[in-house]
Amino acid sequence: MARSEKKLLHGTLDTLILKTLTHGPRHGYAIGQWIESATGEAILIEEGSLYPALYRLEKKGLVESEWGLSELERRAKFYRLTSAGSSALASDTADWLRFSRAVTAILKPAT
Amino acid sequence: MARSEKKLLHGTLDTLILKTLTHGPRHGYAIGQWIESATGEAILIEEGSLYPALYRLEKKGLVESEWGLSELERRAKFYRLTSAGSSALASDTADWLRFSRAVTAILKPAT
DNA sequence: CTGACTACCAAGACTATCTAGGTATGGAGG
DNA sequence: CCTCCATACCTAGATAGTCTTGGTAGTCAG
Repeated sequence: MARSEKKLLHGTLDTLILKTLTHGPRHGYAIGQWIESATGEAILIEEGSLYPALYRLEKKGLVESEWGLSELERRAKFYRLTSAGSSALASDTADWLRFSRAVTAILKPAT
Repeated sequence: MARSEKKLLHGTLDTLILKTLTHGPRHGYAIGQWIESATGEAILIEEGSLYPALYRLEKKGLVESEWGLSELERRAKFYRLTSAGSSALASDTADWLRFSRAVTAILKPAT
């Protein structure tokens, strides 16, 4: 991820992961790839952030995992959203929108 | 600040402070008040975050400080933006807009 | 005289991210 | 064959920014 934006990710990675899983179960590596590509590489996910985030989410019961095989026939752990995860996503998304609107309004006042 | 949003502030507080100072020099306490009121209390700044952030900014040379008297005649340290601070603000603002647009696009896809 | 507000400061905890390493498999190119 | 790169996972420790909690001090209202 671009140097200057590393801190900004704080608190949003979990939400982005949950959102990714609304498109269906995915394995960890694919989640990272999806977020990077969906943001046009504006947000890059380090593996050292991604996997701990997944454990965190699983521990909180927001996702569930299961070993399987990737498209390329490699072992991979697939994650899917739980209903608690859906609720958390809805709430986190509302928080983000409120927060980002507030910050943007200050940084870029009505022109 | 609302519990759920605490982490989101990560990395944006410095930028918000710099932005506040573009409206003229202000003392620390007033900076916090201004941000809270400007966001309609959507963002609340804890003093334990605010003052360390100001030291950080001063140490980096992005703001300069000077003791003076507040509107209520109390001793207060006034901060003003340096030219390095202005540059940093411009760059941080661009980073924020890019980042927030990317996140919002994912969380709230084109409807 | 107590509480609330202004205005500052500091120590330590917390926690999410990053850095930098590692394992293992499989395909492509030399 | 052998090396490189991509896939796919994992972990320990460093870093850094925020929070919690506590404090100082003066002023004003009730």
